[in-house]
Amino acid sequence: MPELPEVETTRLAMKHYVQSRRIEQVIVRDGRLRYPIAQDLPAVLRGECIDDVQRRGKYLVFSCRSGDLLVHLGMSGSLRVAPRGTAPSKHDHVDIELDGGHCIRYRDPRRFGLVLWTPRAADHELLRDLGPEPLEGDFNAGYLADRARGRKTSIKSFVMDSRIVVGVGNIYANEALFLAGIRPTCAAGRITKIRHQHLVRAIKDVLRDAVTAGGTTLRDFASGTGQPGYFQQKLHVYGRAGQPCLICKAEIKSRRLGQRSTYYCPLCQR
DNA sequence: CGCTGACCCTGACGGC
DNA sequence: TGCCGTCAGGGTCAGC
Repeated sequence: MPELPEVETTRLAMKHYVQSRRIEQVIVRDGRLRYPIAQDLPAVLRGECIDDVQRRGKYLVFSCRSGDLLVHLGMSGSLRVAPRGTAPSKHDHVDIELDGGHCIRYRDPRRFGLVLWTPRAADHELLRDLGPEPLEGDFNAGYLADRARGRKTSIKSFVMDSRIVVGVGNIYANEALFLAGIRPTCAAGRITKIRHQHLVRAIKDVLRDAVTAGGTTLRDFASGTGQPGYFQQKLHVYGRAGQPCLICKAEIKSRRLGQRSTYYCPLCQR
């Protein structure tokens, strides 16, 4: 489900409700996630005060007084703020009950996500080898061209690699490559410097626009308050196989690349 | 080291 | 109505 814009949308909603709140109780209904939830998580979290909610790539970090709660939403995860006492539905695996009457509810049908406590999220091995944030200045054409040198993998798989740059998932990789006019199958190492510039700009533009739109709602994404995103109305190629290109009217093609559905315009992208 | 494909899990959808 | 195959926004790992 969530790429950077959806995680950022979730972060903003969480921050509004949870900042400076104290955790009164944690209920784990099903801890069988990507890594099983630690047995002592409820005891460890009880009494902690949430100082801030940050994001690193697609990870959410709830920074507390004596450590960080690290959350990843995987493919199908979501966080909602609900009034305490609301009946949980299927796949609502964790409730974090706060003072003030709200609770953070973690839902994840496919259970590819994770919820774990760590002393300092920034030092955790899951975050240690991540690439730069796409909306920061250190993600630029010089950096990307440098990392791409000699690489034979497709440019699409390359920009979806979180060691290269974080937060760019399948939807936005497809969209950014369209905006940059680059065929997804191009070898990363054979992209010219000027095209790296176009690609960096396209990634930043598409992610910023999607954050502004509140993310993309394809099936069930909703922000922490239940609002859907609206970026799906702006998609140029993702999910549009067989339909005309919005720019040149050519038929949008699709194929599989690195196990992921890939969409492109055969005329606009070379 | 870099690349490919299998795998983790549940649910939705289309075809028959 | 039900059964079956396919696909889904993420990431890890083994094997070559």
